[in-house]
Amino acid sequence: MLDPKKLRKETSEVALNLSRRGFNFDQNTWNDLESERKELQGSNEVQQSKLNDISKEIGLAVKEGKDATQLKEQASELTALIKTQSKTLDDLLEDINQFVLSLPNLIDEDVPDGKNEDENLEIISVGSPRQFNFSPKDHLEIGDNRGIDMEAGVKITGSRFKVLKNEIAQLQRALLNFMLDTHIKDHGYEEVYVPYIVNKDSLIGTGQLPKFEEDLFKIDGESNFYLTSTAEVPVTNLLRDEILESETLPLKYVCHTPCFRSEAGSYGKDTRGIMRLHQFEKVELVQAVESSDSEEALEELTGHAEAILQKLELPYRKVSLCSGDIGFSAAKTYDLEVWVPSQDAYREISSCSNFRDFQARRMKARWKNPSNNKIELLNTINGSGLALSRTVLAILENYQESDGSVTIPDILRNYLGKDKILN
RNA sequence: GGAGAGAUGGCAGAGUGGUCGAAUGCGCACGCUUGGAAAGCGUGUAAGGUGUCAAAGCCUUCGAGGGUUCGAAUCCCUCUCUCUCCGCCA
Repeated sequence: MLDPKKLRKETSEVALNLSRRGFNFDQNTWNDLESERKELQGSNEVQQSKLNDISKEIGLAVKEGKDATQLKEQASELTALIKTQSKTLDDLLEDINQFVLSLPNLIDEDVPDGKNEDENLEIISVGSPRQFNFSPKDHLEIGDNRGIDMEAGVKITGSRFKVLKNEIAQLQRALLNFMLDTHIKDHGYEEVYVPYIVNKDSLIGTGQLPKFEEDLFKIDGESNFYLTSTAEVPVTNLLRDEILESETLPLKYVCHTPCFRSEAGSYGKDTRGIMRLHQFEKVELVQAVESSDSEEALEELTGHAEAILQKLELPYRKVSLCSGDIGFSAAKTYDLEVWVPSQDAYREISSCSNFRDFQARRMKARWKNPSNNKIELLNTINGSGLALSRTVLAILENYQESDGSVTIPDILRNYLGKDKILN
């Protein structure tokens, strides 16, 4: 959520910033809503104050045994007036709330301008795509009948679900442990285990609701339960309605969860294999820091995700998402894209964002600044470290051999207990 | 799933219709005291909104929503959550 004070005082600057995303901020609607709110709220508070005074007088009069009939009549009238006024005001406040909740975050100065993903800015590319002396297969050709069973997924549930078996299931588990261990031991994160079903308040807190309900799986019969689309939701909401002491910062959580996405609107996209599914595994990194530290924290956290790719010796590149491609809640985002030989392209495997105080304001995640004893909003940063299912895919494809086997990256060999699979 | 009890500030815990945003204790901050510390003493200490250079002031909030009343932490209704017992269960 954007700062309502900023929306009031710097309306045109906000509109200009949002327009970089291609978002049209309706200044007239906002100004109308606001001026009406101001007037109603002001007069309502005056009436309320009057009523409070009269009520006190009545209390005193009754205590002293005086007649308070006239005062009571006066108060009754006032109460009725306030009641109707409050109803109007409440409706208005709800409208304003919905309006503000539907505004995306402001983007940082250094976010490159651009319309869509084609205009994302490459920051660095690390490692170079392997030159195969045979024609490389895609991950499904490698894993089909040997551990990746798409048909079983369809039978059990439906399209865009998979079953992993044997060495490929083990590979995923080894990767999971490797990622968690690295973030805990090398990068100083605290592991958390959280519910995979989240409520509406949590989803509003991180920004998935109210605007993106169609991306989520909603649980039938439960009025406000949804399957989590990313660990970002349950983990960041640990901070909802909290006021943290400064000693606890920076707060660094790592969490593995399955992620459930309806993939509405992605029909026909990445339909083959395990690239884009309704359920996939992800290790998520979440940080909460004071506002002056969040830019640095994003760099650090992105580095932690990159470290996984580097240790796995997978070629990747880091891009800064352009203004037209950046997500609703983010002020700045780096995507990490791993090389996928079968597609001859880099594909997203991690997305790391600085949300500044956008999520924190929605969920009232605050900390107490000891330097001025003021309560301030936290800044939240999160990123995948990494998407597990796509990492499995990347390893299968990048490490495949001409005989159909797959070499295991050095760092994973102890975790898996093998240096080669599918041989 | 059945029966009962409960939800108050950072924590504990009073408060059953009026000056209660809320006693008291703990914690925390500052000051006094001390060679220094502890103890002791004193003062302060909820959040959000509005307002302001800053403040004062004003409004809202005692799990959430609704109702009764001039007035609700307190009475009534609905919901959520927690605890205890029973049942079931990994």
